[in-house]
Amino acid sequence: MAQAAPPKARATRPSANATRERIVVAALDLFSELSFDGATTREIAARAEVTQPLVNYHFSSKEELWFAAVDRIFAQLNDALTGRAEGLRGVDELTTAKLLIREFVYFCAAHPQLHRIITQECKTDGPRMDWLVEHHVRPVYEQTAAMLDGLVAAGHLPRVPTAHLYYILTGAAPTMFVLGPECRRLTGLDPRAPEVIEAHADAVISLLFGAERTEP
Amino acid sequence: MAQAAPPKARATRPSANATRERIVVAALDLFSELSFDGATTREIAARAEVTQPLVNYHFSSKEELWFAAVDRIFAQLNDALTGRAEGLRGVDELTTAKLLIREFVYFCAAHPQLHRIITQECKTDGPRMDWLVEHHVRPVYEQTAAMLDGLVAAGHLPRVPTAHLYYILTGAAPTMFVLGPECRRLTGLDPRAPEVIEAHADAVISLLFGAERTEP
DNA sequence: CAGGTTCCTGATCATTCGATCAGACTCAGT
DNA sequence: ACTGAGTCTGATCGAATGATCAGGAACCTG
Repeated sequence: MAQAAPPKARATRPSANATRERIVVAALDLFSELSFDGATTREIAARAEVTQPLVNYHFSSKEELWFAAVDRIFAQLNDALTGRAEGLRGVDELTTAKLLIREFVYFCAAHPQLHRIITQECKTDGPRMDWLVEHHVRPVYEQTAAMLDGLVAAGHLPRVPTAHLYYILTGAAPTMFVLGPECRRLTGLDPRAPEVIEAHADAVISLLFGAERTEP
Repeated sequence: MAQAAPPKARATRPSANATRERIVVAALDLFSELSFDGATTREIAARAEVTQPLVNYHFSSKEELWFAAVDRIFAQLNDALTGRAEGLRGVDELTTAKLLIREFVYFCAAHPQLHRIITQECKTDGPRMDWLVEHHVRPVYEQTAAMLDGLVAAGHLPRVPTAHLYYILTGAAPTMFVLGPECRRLTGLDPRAPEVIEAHADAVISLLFGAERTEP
């Protein structure tokens, strides 16, 4: 009665790495949008155009897939920011900071998944938060805090404790992009549009350091 | 073989409203921490100290319970802010704004559930986001935008488009409290401590309006 | 006291989830 | 041509979830 479906012809041998990558990309999107519990391995597999058991072939568990997805987005963040910082040796501190913050805003716009995942996992203590904070967030925090300390010491920022500056910056920069769909509906602005992203970078920088625009 | 457990004695007749309220409070906490999918009706019931079917007795579905929880937190927000605003008739615009923003920071600290839920639901289009934005967020946005417009027009804020100011404010104010557990571990600061909350309000206000402290 | 309503519980349903497993297909090495 | 490792799929498992249902206890009304 039950007729076996004919196996699909496969032109060439698949590349495991490419498939793994597709799964990680799909997982990052879905984890960040639907949360760890809300994203199902079936939906991740469907978006990656593979079958669900293949997810468990490449990753021993859903949690390990989540680790891989988070590793990926933080690697991209570090590429973007340390790459930018290295091109700025010798430039004065305030200019460097403004350019790095601008780059950070651009990154938040291009990769809202980063802060979506952080706000999902860092609300409650748990094994995933432990790993995320100690493995990825702390290094970012310490670098950022050092930069902010320098700016306060040089008088470029008001004398506000570093931790507050950090959470103000990491709240002000990404929120518009994290809540992209809400922003579109609420304000009519599309936070994916380049001119909106640039305006947001301008806004963050001018509120932190005093009014000043891209064109001096 | 199976022995029926003796029914628990119940001293007085329970109040349906009080039970409903306990369920809503538990649901708000768990929805905000674990997301809609991550929070189970059994866990909500356990925290409210009731049985799981009782949740479905008072609320026809999990989603309706979520609506009730969101209604509750927005009612608290409106109580806090409009109550504060009414005591400030006749006070000058800048002072009013500073006091309202301070009150907003206090509210974010006392009720991190608000922005936890917004960031969970407003990342993706869907029926819950539709309802949340049109029913609750839009009125808040329009009131806030009007205030911010006034501040820009009066020269108290840099000439930045309103939508950006809104997302900078609603990002900068609550993030430290939304990510409370992370903040404790990362910085050693406890964002539940009154002096930390006040320092954050000072920080947000001084970055928006220029350095100035509680004690002039 | 009789009948009805409100509030609540234990048992259980169908569904969906993450995970596992046997087997199939491709290809490199020999 | 044969073998074995690597990659992938359909079928299916146990566990957990949201929801339902029959029934029971407390209370009100007459």
